[in-house]
Amino acid sequence: MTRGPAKQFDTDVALEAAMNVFWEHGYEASSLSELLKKMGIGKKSLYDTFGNKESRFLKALEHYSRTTLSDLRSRLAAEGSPLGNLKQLLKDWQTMHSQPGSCGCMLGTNIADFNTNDEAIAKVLRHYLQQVENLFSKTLKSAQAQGELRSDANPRNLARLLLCTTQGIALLGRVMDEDSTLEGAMNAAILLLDES
Amino acid sequence: MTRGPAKQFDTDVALEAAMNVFWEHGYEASSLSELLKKMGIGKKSLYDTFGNKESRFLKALEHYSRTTLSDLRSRLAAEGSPLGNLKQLLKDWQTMHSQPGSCGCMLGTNIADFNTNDEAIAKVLRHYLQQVENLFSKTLKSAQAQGELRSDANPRNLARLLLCTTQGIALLGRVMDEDSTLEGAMNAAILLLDES
DNA sequence: CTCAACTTAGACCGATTGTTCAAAGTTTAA
DNA sequence: TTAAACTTTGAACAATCGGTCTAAGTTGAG
Repeated sequence: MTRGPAKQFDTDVALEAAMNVFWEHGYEASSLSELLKKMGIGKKSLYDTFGNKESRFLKALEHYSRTTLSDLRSRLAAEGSPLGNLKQLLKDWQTMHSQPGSCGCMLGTNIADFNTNDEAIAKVLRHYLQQVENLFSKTLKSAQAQGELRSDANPRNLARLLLCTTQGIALLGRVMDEDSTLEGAMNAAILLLDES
Repeated sequence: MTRGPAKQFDTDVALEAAMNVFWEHGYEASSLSELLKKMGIGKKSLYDTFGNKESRFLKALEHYSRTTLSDLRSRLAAEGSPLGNLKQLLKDWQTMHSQPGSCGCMLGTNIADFNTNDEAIAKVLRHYLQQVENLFSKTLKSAQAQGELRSDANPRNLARLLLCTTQGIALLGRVMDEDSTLEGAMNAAILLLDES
């Protein structure tokens, strides 16, 4: 079928490496040279397989979002209390982004980094944020149906608050050195869920 | 005293222009050429007056933080209900960052944009974030003392939650096109304050 | 008036950016 | 074996980056 030698690198491994670079530094600051070093492939291979910088970035962003969202989905769909699952997820999120060397959420970092009038990237970012909001909202509605949340609570708005808060926490984790700020914020958020 | 001709530009006006560039694009993406264009001065003047890029950025960041914090301070210290002042401030913050063309908070944008191991910039960012947290906390304590907040509420952690949430809102405002997400999030946050 | 102190505009620097392309090597179907 | 289809390496590209420096112009104290 196909002629010629097989690729000397694993496409998925290379994409994962590219994702990590864009995750750590954001779009603008991710230079070609660092990408090549971390991906361990040649210039031509990079352009043939992943296209130009924007195309590369979009592939990496898609990979990040796909894996992150699928992880979120499975954790929130786990058996037992929906609210309990959500609270554990939020706690783990805060712990993760409190660790030294944490570089935030790839979505949030690149919201700040990308050129605001690049509508192609904006669309993708919006799409994935929306999905997170929907996941939170759905979970909160389940919790409400099971009586874990007051009947007068507003799951949609609570989900929106959680979206903004988790993004803020991931962002601040990039620069904070002690985690008391993030921990306190998350405690207040979880207390809010307990009282809603 | 001083000999030679006076500067042909106003230092404060130029600094304001520089601040706007760093605010809109972040550190990395703020190029020398755009700075020169927006500031309306020559290269030599820029380097003589504001130093190299990091120095320029720190001056701009300081200017932003100083004016923003002083505005926050005066609004929260206004007569009347501390909680009322805070709620109005939060509402205005959301409205501001929901507007099309909003480019977020200069602090948050540059938390995502700066080189994470540049400790000099990290220190400054931490410092100003801490001041915002303290302002929120102090206001909430006043509210609690006046009976506007339950006695078992935790002002420090609520302040931390508000810090993360406001940063998240400003960040998402850079990419969201309809403001229902930000508005919903802020409504939930304000409801939380009302019930705490 | 003179000249030191200051300003300005803009040429110039090496390094790096993202990207393309030519040349050489490798594999497999025919 | 041969040749087409694929790979890889790395040279070369124009553009731009942040930063320096020279040369000319302007001002005001002495």
